[in-house]
Amino acid sequence: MEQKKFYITTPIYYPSDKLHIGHSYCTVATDTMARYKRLRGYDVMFLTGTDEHGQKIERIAKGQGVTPKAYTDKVVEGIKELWKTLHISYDKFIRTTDDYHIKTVQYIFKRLYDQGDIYKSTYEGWYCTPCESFFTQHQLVDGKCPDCGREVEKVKEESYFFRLSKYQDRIIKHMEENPEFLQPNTRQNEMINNFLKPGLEDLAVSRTSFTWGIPVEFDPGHIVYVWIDALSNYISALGYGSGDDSLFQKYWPADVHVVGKEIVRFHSIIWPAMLMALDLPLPKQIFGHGWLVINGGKMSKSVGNVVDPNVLVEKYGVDAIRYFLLREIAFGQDGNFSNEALIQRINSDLANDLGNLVSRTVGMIESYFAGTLPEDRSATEYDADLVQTAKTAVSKVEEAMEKMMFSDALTELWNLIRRTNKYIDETQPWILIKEEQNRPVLANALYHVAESIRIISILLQPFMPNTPQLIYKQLHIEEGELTAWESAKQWGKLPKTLSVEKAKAIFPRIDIKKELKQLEEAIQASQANAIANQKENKQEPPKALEEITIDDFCKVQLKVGEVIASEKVAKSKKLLKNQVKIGDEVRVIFSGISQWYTPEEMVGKKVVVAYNLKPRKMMGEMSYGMILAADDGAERLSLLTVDKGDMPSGADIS
RNA sequence: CGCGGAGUGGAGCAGUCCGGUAGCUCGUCGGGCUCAUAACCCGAAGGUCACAGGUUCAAAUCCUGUCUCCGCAACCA
Repeated sequence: MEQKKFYITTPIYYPSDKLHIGHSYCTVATDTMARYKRLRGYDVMFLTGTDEHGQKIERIAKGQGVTPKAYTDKVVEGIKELWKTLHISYDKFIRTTDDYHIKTVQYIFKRLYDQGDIYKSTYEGWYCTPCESFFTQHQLVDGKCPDCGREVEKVKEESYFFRLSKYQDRIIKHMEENPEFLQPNTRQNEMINNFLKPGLEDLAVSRTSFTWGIPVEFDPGHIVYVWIDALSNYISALGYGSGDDSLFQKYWPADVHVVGKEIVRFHSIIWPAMLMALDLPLPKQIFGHGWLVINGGKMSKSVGNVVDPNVLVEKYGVDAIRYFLLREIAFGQDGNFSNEALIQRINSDLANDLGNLVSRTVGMIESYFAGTLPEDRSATEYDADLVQTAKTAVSKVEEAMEKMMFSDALTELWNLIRRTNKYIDETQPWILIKEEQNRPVLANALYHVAESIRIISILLQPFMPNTPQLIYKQLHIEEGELTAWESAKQWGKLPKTLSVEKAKAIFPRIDIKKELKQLEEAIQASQANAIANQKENKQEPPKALEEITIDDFCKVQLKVGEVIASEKVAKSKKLLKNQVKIGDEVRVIFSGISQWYTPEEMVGKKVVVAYNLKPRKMMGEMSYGMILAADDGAERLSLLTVDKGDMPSGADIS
């Protein structure tokens, strides 16, 4: 019989920066699933990689004075290093700059064009010459530039379009008929209500505004835009459209694309439409996982709360980090990441429950039987329950893994660990050792514990790449028959005269207070480092350093204004709508400061206003001018006011 | 009325699709044990399941409405 195959992928990551713990989370989960399937006897193809084209990369590289390829080469090196650190067992790493990928993308593009699914048209829009910006019809305000309110000019940009709209109904039908297709289920409702039901528009799939990308073969001015370039990696990696597509024949369709919830839309709508157009089967499942949030907020570079996985791995080891990510957070939902929770988990689950179990067991076999169990046995009344719990645990873990519910799988596994600890207390080996005639009972009890630990280790294998081996070594288990997944279902595989050898603690307990402090410092150092690097790398045009003359400065007309009324703008997190009296005039000025100032506080304040600033539309209304404030970048903001409060509003500032 | 998610003992979550007197981990308190990484085992306290209506013999779970928080979008000159 042919071996069952399993094709699983991560997204291809955009190497505009170092990857953070969120990317690691996604990849670790995918890796765990891949390892699990391999253990279950599947022929697994596990794909990951990088999406390297586009304007952003082009710009960053330019800023650093290197070619885009040279830039991504360097970042990719770091990513591969990180995957190595996390023991990611990918079978293939695809880069969208790889030759074969480029050829496949060009092939797909040409084919879709030839069959009429891609057509050349114009991207109609509106251009505001002074602002140098494009706008869609939708963005215009009263038919005028949303930025400056001036007349806009209709322009046409040539672009290739994919007939996405054609596939809309088929996609809805597919989702409705295959509830497993998009997981978790709430995502499906979101997609159907938000995008599919309102109707899809054809998708612009080429650009002429940048050059770092895959050229459209038959029209060199055009670059294939991200959709086709990135999404097709899942089949180009298998040789689709190349001379040798044997891997494609073997593994496609994918069993699951693991993706973050922010890209579910592309994977559940655009990608299926592309595949339909190519007349290929759809992936069996898209799984949209949640995000790691930090103190309730999204992890983001600008807030500076990005967690570097390297720091954590260095401190606690890969297995602990992998365990934490998969245990703490229900896959598919958002979950909190905090140092405290991490250390908590390590101490209670890994050190206390698991590590200590191994340690006490091996310790007892060593001191009671000089490291080797004798043959004579005598059962206890507690045996049956332990054996039963172990059996149940295996099937419960399997059940959870099939649904990619990693957290549930680990919970089941830890039930067995706790049950085993309890078994030790029930049988009380330290009492048994006191009477010579109890030796067969004692040997039986310790054997049961050891056998349970063997099963636990097997079940741990998908999650932890190192720990099972450390345990096998202490129990003198050779990897092979005794460590095969199926053998976890058979009680009593360990040799009767088991011998052991104590080693150092597999998960040392952590002093939580001391550690939190150190960790805080380490992470801050790493973030500071990252920010410093970013700054170095940026080398933006020296805008701030450019000298201006007094004449330039005088172009800005600053005046004192008194806030006479202020209110929050509904639906906006940041905006306050202020009525500002400037001399005899009262102006409406919006200001993005509601996180720092309440409307009540604002009233009566004498603020500094940029008076002759071009009026601008904000949240549907015009704002005439700007209130000046000092801003440290993220944390704090302070309005500029006049030192002597009795300065009249309308006073000039120079 | 832009879209979506969430509100369950001190903390973090499960349970909600397929109604049937609320479950897990951590923490707290009490006890046991001493082989072990101040660990392990047992027990207890603690929840009107955001709020208000409705359906039902019965609602955390279904329906309607309200409030709060988060994300997307928008926006922050």
